[in-house]
Amino acid sequence: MGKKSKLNDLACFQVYTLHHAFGRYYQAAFAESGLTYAKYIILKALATQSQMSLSELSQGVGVEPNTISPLAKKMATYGVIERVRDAEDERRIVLRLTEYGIQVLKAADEVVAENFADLGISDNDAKQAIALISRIRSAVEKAKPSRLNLPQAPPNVQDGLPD
Amino acid sequence: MGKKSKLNDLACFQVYTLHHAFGRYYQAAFAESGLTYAKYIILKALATQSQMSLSELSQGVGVEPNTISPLAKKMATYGVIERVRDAEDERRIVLRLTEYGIQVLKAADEVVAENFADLGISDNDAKQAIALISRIRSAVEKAKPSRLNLPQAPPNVQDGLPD
DNA sequence: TTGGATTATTTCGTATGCGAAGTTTTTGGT
DNA sequence: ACCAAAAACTTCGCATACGAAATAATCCAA
Repeated sequence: MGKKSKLNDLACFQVYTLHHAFGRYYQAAFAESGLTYAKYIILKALATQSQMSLSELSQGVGVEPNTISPLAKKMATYGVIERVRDAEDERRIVLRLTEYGIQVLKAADEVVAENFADLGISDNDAKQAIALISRIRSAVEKAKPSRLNLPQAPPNVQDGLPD
Repeated sequence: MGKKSKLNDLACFQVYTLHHAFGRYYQAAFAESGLTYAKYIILKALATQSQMSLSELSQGVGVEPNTISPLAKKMATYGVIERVRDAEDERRIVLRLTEYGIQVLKAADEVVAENFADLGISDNDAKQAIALISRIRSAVEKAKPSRLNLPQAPPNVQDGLPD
C-alpha cells in the first residue's frame, strides 16, 4: 500500500465524482438550449463585474486562458457577451455581458435554483462547503508537483482481449 | 438577478475550480510517466476490490461506462490492469490490477502523499470535506433537471472582433 | 530609441467526459 | 424452445481542459 493522504482521497473519490455529478446535471438541464456548464459558469463570473479581460475571467473561473479563449469567441457569436479589444492595450480582450446574456443567465439561475431547492442541502451546508473548499483550493494551488518515476515495466504481457 | 442557490454557487465557483486545480496538479506530477489523473483514479478504484466489472468500476469512479471503456483498453495495453471477458457472462469485462499496476499505484501514491503533506490541510479537514461532499453528491444525483427555455435571442448584433 | 524581454491571446495536439446509437449476450414470458 | 426486451460494452460526435508553441503588442534598459 502506498502512503495515505486524506487530501488525495478527497481529490480522487469525492471532488472528482462530485464535479462530474454536477456536470451531468447541468448538461441535462441546459440540453437543447445551446448553453453548457462551462458557458454558464462564464456568464456567472462575468456577472460579478461590469467587465473583465480574458485573463481576469480565466482567473475568476479557475481555468487557463487558452480554455476560455474559444468559448468566449463562441459566446460572442451567440450574443450573450460582448468581446472587443481594449483601446488602452491592444493585446487585451475586454468581455462584458450583453443585455441578452443577462436574461439568459437569469433564466438559467431560476431553473437551477428551483431544481436544487429541495435536495436536503441547506444553505448552511453549502456555505460550510464553500468555506472549506475555498481553503483547500488555495492549499492545492500551492502544491509543488514532484515528478513521478514509474517502476520498470513488465515483459509486455498483453494479457487481454484483442480489442 | 436570478434566484440564488448556495448549492449552485458551490458547484460553479468552488467545486468546478477545485476539480481543475487538482487536475492541473496531477497532470504536472504525472507528466512524462504516461499516467494521468483519470487513469490514476481508476487504479485507486480497482485497488479497493480484487476485481470489478467495467460498469462496477464506472460506478465506483463516478463516470459513465463509455468513459471508462477506452481508458481500460489503453491501461491493459500498458500492462497495469488485466482485462478479460467474464466466462460466466460473456457480455461482461472483468478488470483487475496487475502486479505492475500495484507497483505503479504505490509509486504514485507516495509522490502525491508527499506533495500534499504540508499544505496546511489536516486529515481532519479532509475528512470533514469528504463527509460533506459525499452527502452533497448523493443529493445532486437526485436532482431532476427541468429543461431550460431561453428567452428570445436578440436581433443578431455580432458586435465583436472578426475573429 | 530600439531591440530584447514580457505580457495577452490564440492555435495546436492530446486526453477526458457525455449522451445517443449500435452490437453482442442473456433473460423471460409463453 | 423461441424471440422480444433487457443488459453490458463499444463507437461516435461534440465540448471542454491542459501545456507548449506561435503571434502580436508593450515595456524597458542601455
